Amino acid sequence: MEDTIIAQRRAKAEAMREKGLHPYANDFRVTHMAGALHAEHDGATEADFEERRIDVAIAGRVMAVRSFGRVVFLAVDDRSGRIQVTLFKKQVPAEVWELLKLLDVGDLIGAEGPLMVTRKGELSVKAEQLRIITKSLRPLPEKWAGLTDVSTRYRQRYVDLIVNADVRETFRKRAEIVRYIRRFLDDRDYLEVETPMLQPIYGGASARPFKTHHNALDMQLYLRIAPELNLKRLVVGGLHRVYEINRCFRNEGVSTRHNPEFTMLEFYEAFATYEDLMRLTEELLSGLCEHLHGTAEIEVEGHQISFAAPFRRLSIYDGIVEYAGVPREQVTDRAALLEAAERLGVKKADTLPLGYLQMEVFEAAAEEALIQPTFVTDFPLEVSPLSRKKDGDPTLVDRFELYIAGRELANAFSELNDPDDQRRRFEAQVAQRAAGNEEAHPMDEDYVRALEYGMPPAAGQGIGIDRLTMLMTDSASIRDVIFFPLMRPEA
RNA sequence: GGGCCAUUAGCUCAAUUGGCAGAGCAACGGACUCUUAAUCCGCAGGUUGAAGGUUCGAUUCCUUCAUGGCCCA
Repeated sequence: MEDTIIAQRRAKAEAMREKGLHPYANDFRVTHMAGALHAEHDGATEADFEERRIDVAIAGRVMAVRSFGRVVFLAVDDRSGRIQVTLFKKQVPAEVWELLKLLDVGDLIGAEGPLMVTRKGELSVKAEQLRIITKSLRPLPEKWAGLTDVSTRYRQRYVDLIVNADVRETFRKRAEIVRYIRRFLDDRDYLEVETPMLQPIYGGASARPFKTHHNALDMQLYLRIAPELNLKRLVVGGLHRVYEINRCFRNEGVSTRHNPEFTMLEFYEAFATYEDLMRLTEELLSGLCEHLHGTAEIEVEGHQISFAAPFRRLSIYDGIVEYAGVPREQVTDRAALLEAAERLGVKKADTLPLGYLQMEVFEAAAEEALIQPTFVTDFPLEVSPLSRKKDGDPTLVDRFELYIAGRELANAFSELNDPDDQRRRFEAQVAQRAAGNEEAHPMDEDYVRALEYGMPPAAGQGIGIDRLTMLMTDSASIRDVIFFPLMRPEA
């Protein structure tokens, strides 16, 4: 029973105290990391170390104990990897040998001694001193099957990380992705900024917000659904290349690709168009994939995905023709679209304005089929209240979304910088809202005022960092790339 | 929101038609001087997710609830 095991281990901690040993000491100094020792000395022979003694002090968590009477092997994990510690009864002080009786798998230990190579050729630390630095009271999951229960893995991520090396690797890759993006944008003279997450008016995306309240000012605030409008205020202010990587919040359902809080990269560049951003995105993603995997082609959900530029371009209308089977001359025909929507199982289609209807049909028919990286372009005006109208067709905007492996990864457009047009777009959104669309934008007077000062022509893009990490680590659920995904309370 | 599935020892999983709730690992006791999931001997560990119902008898059948997964909307 678990309580029995915990009680036994507590008793061992108590036994340590009786010997004058602190079961939660913090005075051990590490000189070497497991990963570096392997990198430097794997392949060495015992004769090499007899010739040249190399003393090390390592510390980490005991993941396995293999005892042979007068020889004991410990598998010890530190942050860089695993190293074996070997103890010979004859060669350690008696009190160290006694201490092994109090040692459990899961304890954090410190070991000091020279490097050695076992008869089987494994690099080891031949311990001359061993300390239990932190006594672990709870048993780790079984060593071979490990921890697989997904609920426990997410709720007790610390255990998941201790026992599942691939989980540690996924999160290491996530950090590497963010680092790569920062370097990529910094190198192009972008400025990293931070803008408020608490906002009196939310905007920049179509979503329902979380509401909260500021006591001292007695005001309603929203957690941002996107940083977009503040970043463009900075572009107005002369920060012509800016980016932010941080959390956004959307009060929506939870699924394998949605978590209520998620991390988004948004970047804005003045004097650029959405077409420039397509090229930038191709460069960013192919470079990132090469950096992580050494190749621009990886497997995701069983598909070979190639990040080699150029990515496919597909307009919304072409997509509706190709995937929804609507004849080219009928892509703006309400009746034809409604027929397709019916066939594709879109609900409440008859209540939707034309642009929204086109998007529903496109998404229902095409989204899952877009496996290779595809820039979906030429969005309807109504669904794009912040995008610049297309020169030559004012019913469309200069916008794209990037789809990879059937998932939406990025959204970008040339920015609308005509303040009067922006005001009309907001007014149309407010009307949509009055008609029952809870995701429509509220009016933002200050944003219009900012545009009235003059925002340079610009283009901007948002990329979901969680989804990008899913893609680059072939993770099926967003919960596998977020340390602590939202869960209901334990029963 | 709807449908299906799962929940049994610390972990990973069994349990025949409704008939004494089991194994491996971990733990505990012991053997063992080179292991890599060490091996061997011994021993112990259970409110079968919760509540209720049917039954002589429920892990098993029924109802409700909780948590999670998959699919659909």
